[in-house]
Amino acid sequence: MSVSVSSRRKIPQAALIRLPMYLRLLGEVIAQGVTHISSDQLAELAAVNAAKVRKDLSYLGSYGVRGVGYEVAFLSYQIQRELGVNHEWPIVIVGAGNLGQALANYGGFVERGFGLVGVFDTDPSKIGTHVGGICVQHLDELSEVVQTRGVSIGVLATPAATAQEAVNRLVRAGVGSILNFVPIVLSVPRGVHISKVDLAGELQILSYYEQQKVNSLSHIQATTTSSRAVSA
Amino acid sequence: MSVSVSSRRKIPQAALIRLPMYLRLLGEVIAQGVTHISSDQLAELAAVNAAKVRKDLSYLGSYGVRGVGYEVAFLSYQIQRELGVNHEWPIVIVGAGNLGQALANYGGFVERGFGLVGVFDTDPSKIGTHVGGICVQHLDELSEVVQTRGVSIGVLATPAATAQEAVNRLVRAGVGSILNFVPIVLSVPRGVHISKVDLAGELQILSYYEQQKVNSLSHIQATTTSSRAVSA
DNA sequence: AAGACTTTGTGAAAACCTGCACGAGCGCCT
DNA sequence: AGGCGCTCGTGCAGGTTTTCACAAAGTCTT
Repeated sequence: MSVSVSSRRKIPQAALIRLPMYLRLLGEVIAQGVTHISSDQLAELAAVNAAKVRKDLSYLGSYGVRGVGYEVAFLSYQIQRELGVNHEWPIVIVGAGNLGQALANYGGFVERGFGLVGVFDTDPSKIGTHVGGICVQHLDELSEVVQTRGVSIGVLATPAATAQEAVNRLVRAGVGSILNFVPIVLSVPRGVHISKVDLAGELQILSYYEQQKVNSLSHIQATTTSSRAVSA
Repeated sequence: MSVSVSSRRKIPQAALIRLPMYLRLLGEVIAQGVTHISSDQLAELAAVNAAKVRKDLSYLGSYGVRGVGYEVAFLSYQIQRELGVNHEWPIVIVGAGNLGQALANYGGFVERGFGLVGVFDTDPSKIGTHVGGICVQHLDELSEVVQTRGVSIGVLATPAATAQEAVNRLVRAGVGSILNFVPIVLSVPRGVHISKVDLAGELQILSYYEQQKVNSLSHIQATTTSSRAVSA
């Protein structure tokens, strides 16, 4: 019924998250000259279950060959196409503070096809300075850059107080997806995607696990030193 | 049976991830002078379902009052205690490149009780420089700093090629949890927790959503211009 | 003090995700 | 050509997460 090649099947969130990892691993094995790989081998590299790998890849289509495995270059291309990373995506960064500057200088983005075409701030002392090879512009210029360069992905790294306003501007300018480094809950219209990275939050989760270790140790000590203690 | 106050119940992963968000929101409403909050109100702030909020909080204990809601300061403290963030955690950063430096300068960590006590690298040109108020030391010094300062959480921001070796050193030094910014799959012994942040991967996921939008548009065009097309 | 109102905590249903197990298809060897 | 061995794709069972719905338990008003 449908003409479009991809996009007929929607990939489950959980599987989608793993595709970038598979893609990177495939790139590595390609560099090693490997031409074919089995789900078992890929699963080992990704440290996940082999059935999960097969199921994840099956959402893209039946690109494996029974008895053989997957043709690495072909599979890599299919994942790229599904993710839409077989072409460049221009991105902008809003907020030229510590984090914004670092992200601008971070080579990992451009390396994966996300070329930085603008860095924006409202602080006059930042505007005109260069970060990541880009001249910091005033936020008022955002809309024009987004439209002329066809930007649909933005990175948010402002202070918390101005983040929502910055998002509003991004959305109004036409950005459809936002990578948010600001630890607040943003509100966006339907259809705009937000991916959140909460750096301190990640540490707090790790803190929980470490605290659990401490608690279980003191628990052992408590029970051995005073086993008559009454529970709450 | 048990003496230890917390740690009896293990919090499901999905709920754990949301606790830092609740904690931050509670801090904000405390600052506004609010003393009590209902699950409905907190749910609205967090942009999640109210039942989810209640269930998440119920893993900590029954700290709400029916008909009233939760006492904000008390709830905040209970979350802090459960996460283990009611006291300081010293952290180290391994890798003083772009990302490592930015993370060292990032105020969000220390603001939430994660004090930076060491930055390490192997590049002689980096050693001795100061980032985030800390003098960069050689990786060989890692073990001593970890042990004398009682560090159990490490942040990994090295180049991919040296990341596994750096992790091995962190683990050997006694670090029990690692926040990994390096886009490779690390192998660690049982009991060591890894939390992964893949910046480029996040963008690739957003790219997928944007690509879907593009596909669905071109799909409409394709079906309207040539509805006789045969499906594959 | 009783009834009306509010909000929690949780059982149960629904949705989603993972992992096993195995049929089906493919290449290779004889 | 036929059988054997390998590996994919997937049905199904088990597990986790989300959401609904409501009894229980509190406050507030009269």
